[in-house]
Amino acid sequence: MSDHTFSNFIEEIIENDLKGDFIREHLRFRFPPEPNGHLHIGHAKAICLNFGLSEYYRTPVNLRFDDTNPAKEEQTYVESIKKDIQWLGFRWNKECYTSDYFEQLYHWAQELIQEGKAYIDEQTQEEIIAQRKTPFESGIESLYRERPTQESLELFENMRSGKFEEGYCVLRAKIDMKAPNMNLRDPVMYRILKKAHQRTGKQWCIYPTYDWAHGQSDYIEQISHSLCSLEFDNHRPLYDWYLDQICKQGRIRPKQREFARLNLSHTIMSKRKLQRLIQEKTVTAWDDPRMPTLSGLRRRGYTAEAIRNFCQRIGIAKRENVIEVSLLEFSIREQLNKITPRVMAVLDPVKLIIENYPESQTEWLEAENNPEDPKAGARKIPFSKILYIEREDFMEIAPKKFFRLSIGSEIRLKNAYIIKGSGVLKDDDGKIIEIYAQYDPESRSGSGTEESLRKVKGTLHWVSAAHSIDIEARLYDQLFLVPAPEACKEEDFMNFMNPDSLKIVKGYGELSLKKAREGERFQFQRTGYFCVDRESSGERIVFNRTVTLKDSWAKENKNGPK
RNA sequence: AGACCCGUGGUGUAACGGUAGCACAGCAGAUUUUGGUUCUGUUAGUUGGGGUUCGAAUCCCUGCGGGUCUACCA
Repeated sequence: MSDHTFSNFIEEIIENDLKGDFIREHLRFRFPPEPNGHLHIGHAKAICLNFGLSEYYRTPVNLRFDDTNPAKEEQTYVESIKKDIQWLGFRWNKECYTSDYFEQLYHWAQELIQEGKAYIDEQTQEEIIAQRKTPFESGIESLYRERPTQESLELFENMRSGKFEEGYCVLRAKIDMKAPNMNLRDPVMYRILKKAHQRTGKQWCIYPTYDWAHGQSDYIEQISHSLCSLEFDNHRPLYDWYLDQICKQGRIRPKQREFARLNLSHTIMSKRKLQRLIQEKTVTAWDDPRMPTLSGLRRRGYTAEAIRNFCQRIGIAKRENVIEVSLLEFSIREQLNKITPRVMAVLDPVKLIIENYPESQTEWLEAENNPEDPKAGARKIPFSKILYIEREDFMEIAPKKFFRLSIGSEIRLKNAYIIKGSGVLKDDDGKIIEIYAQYDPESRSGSGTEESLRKVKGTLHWVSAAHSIDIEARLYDQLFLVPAPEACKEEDFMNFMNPDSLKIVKGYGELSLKKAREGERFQFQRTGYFCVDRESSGERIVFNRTVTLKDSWAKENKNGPK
């Protein structure tokens, strides 16, 4: 409990309840996804809130699938949702389904009819909508509104037994057609849907609406605090009205409270729009590493811990927000810096030939695995005459702030020798195909010689050509060019796509990478954090770039006159 | 047009009538065999106007701005 640092208005509400006659043991939370899509980082915010509260107060949290619409929901989503929550590191108390309460809900509905608080409306959907009018004027009452309760009761039974076609009638709560809040203008409680349900099969042909089901499910499960996003704010009076009808003395009455959902810059969160990215093949799948889905982030190399830290940092409040991706990136770098082994890999290779190094010699040099973690130990890496270095790490004539290789300048090859650039070989187009350098045999890293201690302009990563493995690196960048692609309502969000959200390059990795397995994470020194993708094959390991290292040189280049 | 919700640096988020703080981003410097990490410093904020008060980001009034609501979706 003591390491709990966040504090927000939700917690404050709970603390205030606890100061009254509400006891800690009665605290209970729930996470209520609809099984109609995959979880994304926005859901992670809600998950961390509810499960976090549950951990803090040592009280149960239920996972409840809100499965009231068989037309949209599927069992596969249930599995995917459970997997993602577990991956995030949370455990629910009970796995619940709104469909488990269908019978109870039905009985409560019958009671409401009996009390004259609900009625069967036989008008068409169009008529009902028209009568509700707009928020700026009063609605009109249905001509079925005052029908005898017995008639409604029978009709309701017939609805259930399948005597009517879809859309023939609905059960409506009798509240107030003049209410400024549209949700109170006799909302629909049940509609006929002749679809088999993924769990109840053909048992039902009428299904409760969200409003009629949600608060009641909370009540059945004795959820104390039902937390949802801001757009349900207008539903709260209805939530409370329904609860007023069924709540019994001595039982916990759930309390709905609303917080702002997460918006992340340079991406989108809407399930429908995410779906469109897949349909239009802008991305490959739900778990494409560019997707803000939990499966996408996982495949990209994000850790659950980093996502949880992120959710902690963004806080909980009621105002609309757009969190900059840089905060997410900070969270993952923070962790990866601590845990990933460092390796060398060259992603845009050019040959570097050490002219004065013996032709057939190979030296095995010691390399530290992780300077942030002494326990990570060291490994041996092969050094030889022909190497690969990054094309951008060389310039024939360099500006003074270029701390890399150029003709006549000295730099260090990481974990190896100090070299001095001596020449280049170009093809007919003037493109450099080989770089030549001289090494100082006395300057070997870690040898302790005076030469090895010399200060040089910079340090480059490299790979021995004869001892390297082929790798494919998938370099991901933000999906959208603008911070809030959904903000502009006139323009299709697809127009803001970043055409370079994925770049695939072929490069060379150091030998030790040969045994890298799916999901394993590395820091490619000076380049970024990478994670082995499941599409790796025997010939070529595929690495997803989780995030780049911070690169103040690239930044300066972009800003500078060039 | 109506009801409800919300306005604190660039972005988030604290401060609950008593010094406007924290994180990310930015900038500058130190350290560094990763232009990484780490460390230090720094720029930058209470939506406008009234009121109440010794004292207001906080309470009241009012303007302005943003969001939600006119599904038999959730």
